[in-house]
Amino acid sequence: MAKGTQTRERIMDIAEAAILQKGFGATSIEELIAEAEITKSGFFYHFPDKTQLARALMRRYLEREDAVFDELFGRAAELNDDPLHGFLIGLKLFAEMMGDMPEGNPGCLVATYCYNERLFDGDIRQMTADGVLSWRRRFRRHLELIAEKYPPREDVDLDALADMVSGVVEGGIIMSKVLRDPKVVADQIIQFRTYIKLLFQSAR
Amino acid sequence: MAKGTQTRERIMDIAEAAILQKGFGATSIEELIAEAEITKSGFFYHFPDKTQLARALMRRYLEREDAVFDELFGRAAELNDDPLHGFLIGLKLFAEMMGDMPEGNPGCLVATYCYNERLFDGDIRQMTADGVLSWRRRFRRHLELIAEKYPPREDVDLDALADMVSGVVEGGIIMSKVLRDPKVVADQIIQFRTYIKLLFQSAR
DNA sequence: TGTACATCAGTGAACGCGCGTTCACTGATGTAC
DNA sequence: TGTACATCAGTGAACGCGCGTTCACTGATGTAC
Repeated sequence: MAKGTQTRERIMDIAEAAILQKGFGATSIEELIAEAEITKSGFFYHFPDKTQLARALMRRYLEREDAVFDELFGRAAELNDDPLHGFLIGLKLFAEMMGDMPEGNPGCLVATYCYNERLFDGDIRQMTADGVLSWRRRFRRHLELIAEKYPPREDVDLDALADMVSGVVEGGIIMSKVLRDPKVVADQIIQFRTYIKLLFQSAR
Repeated sequence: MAKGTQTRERIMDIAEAAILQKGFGATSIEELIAEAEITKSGFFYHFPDKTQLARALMRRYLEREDAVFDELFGRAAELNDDPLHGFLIGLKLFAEMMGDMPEGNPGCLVATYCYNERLFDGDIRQMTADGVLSWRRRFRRHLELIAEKYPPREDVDLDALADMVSGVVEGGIIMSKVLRDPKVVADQIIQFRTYIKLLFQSAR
């Protein structure tokens, strides 16, 4: 990795952690460069202004999340190619991953940006919304395959059900952070998993 | 209401709305007094410093939430005194309330504070955690009554299930705000309601 | 009822610090011929 | 291989503005006697 790219990534790592703990507006360039050990002009060499940092962070975050989901549910599908059971395994792996963070989950950038909306232009807000919609499409695809094979036991809106994956995680992260207990978010995913089981599994 | 109290409440209303849109650190006293049409010293007459404003806001927010839940689930219990059906009605009323905000839900103060944690002292963080725990206890009481009468069809952790009410709402609000669609949070509550139905209703 | 004093709900001016941004510059590395 | 130039990855100093906080003050209302 080129030297410049390395510094840029380091700035972004520090910025992401800080923003998740204090919000975008309260995170100053000054503190970032102090931790990154560069000068302020060094920062402005990498980012034309603070907004561009926000943009770059969200872009990177969404790409990484996509990669994580691909990996997780890809691995699950390999373990069991039935759509329902593969999905249930994926959720279990996901819950394990979220519960296994010793420092607790650092938080979701989408959530902070949403509670900082007035600080951003339409561009960043659109990028964030597109990210959430891509999650909806991703999980809806899974759910459609499941519903085809296992008719749901209650009438259910598949978009809302797909959103519930992201929603339960966003909500769980907040509860986990507030209660300082990484287990909470994992438990929430497990609850959602039980819901999926009950919804699609035929009566015993 | 005394004149002072009135001004104080106005400052708090303006501050709460601003904080939910930009975070605590990015909300300046300057902008609050501009909108409230008082001087900066007027602000400091009501709040010794900015942290005290944060504290007062969270206290008021938690009290109001409690009142809303009391009212909502109290009304639901009057409509049907079976624990399960009363709870299901309460969730429906809750979903309707959340979906009926034409401007969209302004957000939850607990969520912003959680994503601003580094800005607050242990006192405020404790107050927030206590709030979330009181929600857990509140919904757990409902769920225990339900589980006594209707044995759950899957093994389930009642604390996690109780947390899911708050979690689904926190997550739903984020999705609603990001997607600019008040319906999303209502749908999430309805999904949770379906989960409760499936979990406690005996097989047909 | 009048007077003295206290409290309430602010005002106005000043403070020093940190913030985001700009600009002219520099030393190290890479590329063309 | 040497030389000239370009690009990369920054530095250092300065800017003006807005921020949270303090302090001495004031006019209106309330209370005691």
